[in-house]
Amino acid sequence: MDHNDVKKIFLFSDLTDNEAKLIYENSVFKTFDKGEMIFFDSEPYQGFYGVLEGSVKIYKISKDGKEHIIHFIEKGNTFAEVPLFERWSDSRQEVTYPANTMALEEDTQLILIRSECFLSVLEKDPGLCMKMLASVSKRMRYLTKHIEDLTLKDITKRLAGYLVLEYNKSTSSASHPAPPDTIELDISKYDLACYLGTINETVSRVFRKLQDEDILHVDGRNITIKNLSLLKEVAK
Amino acid sequence: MDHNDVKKIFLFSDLTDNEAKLIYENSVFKTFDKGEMIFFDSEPYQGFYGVLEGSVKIYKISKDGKEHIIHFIEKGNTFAEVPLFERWSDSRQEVTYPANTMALEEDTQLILIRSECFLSVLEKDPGLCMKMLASVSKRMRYLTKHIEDLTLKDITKRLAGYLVLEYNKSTSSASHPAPPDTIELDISKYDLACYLGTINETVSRVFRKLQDEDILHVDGRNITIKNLSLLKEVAK
DNA sequence: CTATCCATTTGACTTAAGTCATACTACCTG
DNA sequence: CAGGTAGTATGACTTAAGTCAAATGGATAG
Repeated sequence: MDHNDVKKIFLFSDLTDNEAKLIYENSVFKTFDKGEMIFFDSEPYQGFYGVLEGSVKIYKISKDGKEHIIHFIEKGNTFAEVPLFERWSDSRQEVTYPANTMALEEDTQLILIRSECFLSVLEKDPGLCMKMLASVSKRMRYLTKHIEDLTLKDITKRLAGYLVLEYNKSTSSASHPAPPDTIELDISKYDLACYLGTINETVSRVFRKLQDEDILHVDGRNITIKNLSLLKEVAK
Repeated sequence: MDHNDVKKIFLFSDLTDNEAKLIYENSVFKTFDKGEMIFFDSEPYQGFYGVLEGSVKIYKISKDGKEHIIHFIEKGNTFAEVPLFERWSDSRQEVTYPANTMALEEDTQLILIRSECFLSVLEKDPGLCMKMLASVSKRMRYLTKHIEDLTLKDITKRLAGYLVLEYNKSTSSASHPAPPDTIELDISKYDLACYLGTINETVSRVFRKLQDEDILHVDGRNITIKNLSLLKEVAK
């Protein structure tokens, strides 16, 4: 672990060595087991995190235990930046984390960047500011789309849309030379349900329906897409 | 209209005169009628807007005509900043507005700030960058809460929550010296329904239910809260 | 004053998705 | 290899909210 690990976070890739060292020296590196909590909703704010290895889910839980996943955060990305700027704009305010976060994989490695240190770097580096704005904006666009899906689309459309996105991800990454039209879900079906704003049973039924319509074939976490254009049509 | 009008936008209140003049000279001021469109979903991006007078709604429409309101934006605030930074981070990208926007009041006055000019000011003013980050973060926190409400709460809770917030707004503003526990809805019940992720009829029925439970009294757009603590309890 | 219009309300009915109970499957672990 | 467990699937049923149709009521123009 040295200051070059800091630069593995996309947001920090353009930092000067001095900046990276400063952040490195003021940060905490932690490893989490699969299913381990990183922080809870309404816990006092410590700083924001970057994912060095593995992935996490950001989610809310209702009074009666219903869970909804807002984001999955993967390697290279940051999360929980929002309270940083809330505190900056009103330092009297006691800020808290906006949601719960849990590690999704074994040996998920995170870097915790402390607010004070980061703000001091940020205020002197307009380029970093702009990158931060770009990063936050990207997430806002994504949240808007999420809201749109949740309110204007039924669960079949939402699941189809999710699968199309995953399919695009897997074909654009170099891991599959000749894409065999099969995607492997990288989350459990429970998490998938929570992400789509529904429950296990409904996801199960929608998968079955799409299978009966010959659009895809489900074998555990392996989904074979038999009719991509129809799947895209369903998602609209 | 002069460069001091620019400073009426919260985000711009700390600008130097020179900065404000630069923005003033590169901006367009427009007045809209109630119900008039400001921009459509997927229209090519021109720049972001600030509300000088009146208010607007930001919303999405589904293929079959269902509407969902994502934000109401009021005097002093800005909207549609997201595409600005998407273009900044990838200038080849042809960016579009993420949603539809419509004026909600007669003589809604807006300022349209062009991307190029604003980015040039922003890159040289770290203070403005930080304010921008704070403003965008505030909206992100709000979007997260919106998602939480939509997925984890039924419509009764959502309506109750909305009313509690409106009540707090009206008592904190100086307009009512002795708050008579009455709030006046500043939007139509149709818009309220679209904001809560439901339809007219359902809002109507929930209002009736809350009235029958003696929690509030509805007289057109005037809502008298008869039992605030119970209303807060319902919202949880 | 009456006609028209729009927003809202109400009632009867339908439906998508949630709940509950049970069953199946694969996989660890002792 | 038996037995437990977590994840998933299926069926029967319930329910919250949406749809459709009709009534109400208030505002405004002629």
